[in-house]
Amino acid sequence: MVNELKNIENISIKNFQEDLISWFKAEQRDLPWRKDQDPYKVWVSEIMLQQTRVDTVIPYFNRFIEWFPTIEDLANANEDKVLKAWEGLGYYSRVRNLHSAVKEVNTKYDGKVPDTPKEISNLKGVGPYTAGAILSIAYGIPEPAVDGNVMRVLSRILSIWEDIAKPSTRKVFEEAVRQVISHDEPSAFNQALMELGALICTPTSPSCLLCPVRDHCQGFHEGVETELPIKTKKNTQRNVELAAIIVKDDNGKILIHKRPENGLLANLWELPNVELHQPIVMERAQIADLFSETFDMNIKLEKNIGQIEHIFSHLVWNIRLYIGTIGAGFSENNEWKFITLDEIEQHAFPVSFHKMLKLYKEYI
DNA sequence: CAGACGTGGGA
DNA sequence: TTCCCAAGTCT
Repeated sequence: MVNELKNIENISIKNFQEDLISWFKAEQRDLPWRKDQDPYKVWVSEIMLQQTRVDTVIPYFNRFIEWFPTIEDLANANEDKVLKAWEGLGYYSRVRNLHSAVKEVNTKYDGKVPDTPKEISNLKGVGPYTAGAILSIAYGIPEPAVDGNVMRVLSRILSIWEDIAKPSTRKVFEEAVRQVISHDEPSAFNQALMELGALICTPTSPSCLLCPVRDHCQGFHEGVETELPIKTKKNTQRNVELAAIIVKDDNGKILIHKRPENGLLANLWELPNVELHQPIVMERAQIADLFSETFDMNIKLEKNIGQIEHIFSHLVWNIRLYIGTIGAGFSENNEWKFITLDEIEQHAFPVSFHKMLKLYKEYI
């Protein structure tokens, strides 16, 4: 046994499983993805829930299943519509990977989500957590599904002082789960661990007095439950200055641009924009030149109508918004087109776009 | 491994 | 206001 897990000897695994699972059966939340164990729906929910709160996911999940009820429906859908279903959820590569993997399942596995660790882990966007979650929840296979909740809960119960911010730490917790998971009810067990983390064993001020497994908790026993888990923090945010432009054609349509297929906000649409490299303070004419050089178009800025800030996990965008015009000779293509305000509904945009659109609507 | 990759909410 | 997230994965 790994040394970090020596405290497993201190708990009665059978009693721990029973206390945890019976609590889960009595207290679990009524969530839309718990209505059945359709592997596809479990899959969709697990992807949506990555780094995203349950309350945020619920309406997205319901609409997504409404739009794409089955593997086949999603496999045959256009990417623009799929991205639109994800608009506002963030981490957009999740849904592009899901779309790609669902297509693979539809053809290679005849529309049935595979049920082996090897096959399911090879699907795009399915890492160790999601693989374990689908295998246990949809198929009842006793595989670990170690997320942030599980690491927090088990670090307290087993008094594990490894830094959960380190990628290599996950395997310590996977080994812990393998040793304590219920083989009779792996689905309930894994979900119970996460549910406990969400409802009772919360990051700050856990409700130990309400905890169904307090008697098994080494951390509580030692009075160190609020010191765990150990998690080193790292947050370096870069500031990026941008200028974006609203260009209208003769019919009042606005010009939009499709972002590259890789990287930040991949394949989403945006307002034409350029980065203003600091510390140079740029005049309107200079910015216009920058636009013209960057996009090989003749752009003029007429008026600044404000600016917005948009915060990502790893950088901050400060965007000045301009009204402007484009010279003759411009023609639409796959990346550039004019759309009406109504047609915004048919394209997926990042939240920063909607912030700027609001500014524009206040201006006109 | 470290950094990229979104967003809205709570303390 | 500022920080830290919340059911991670990819490169």
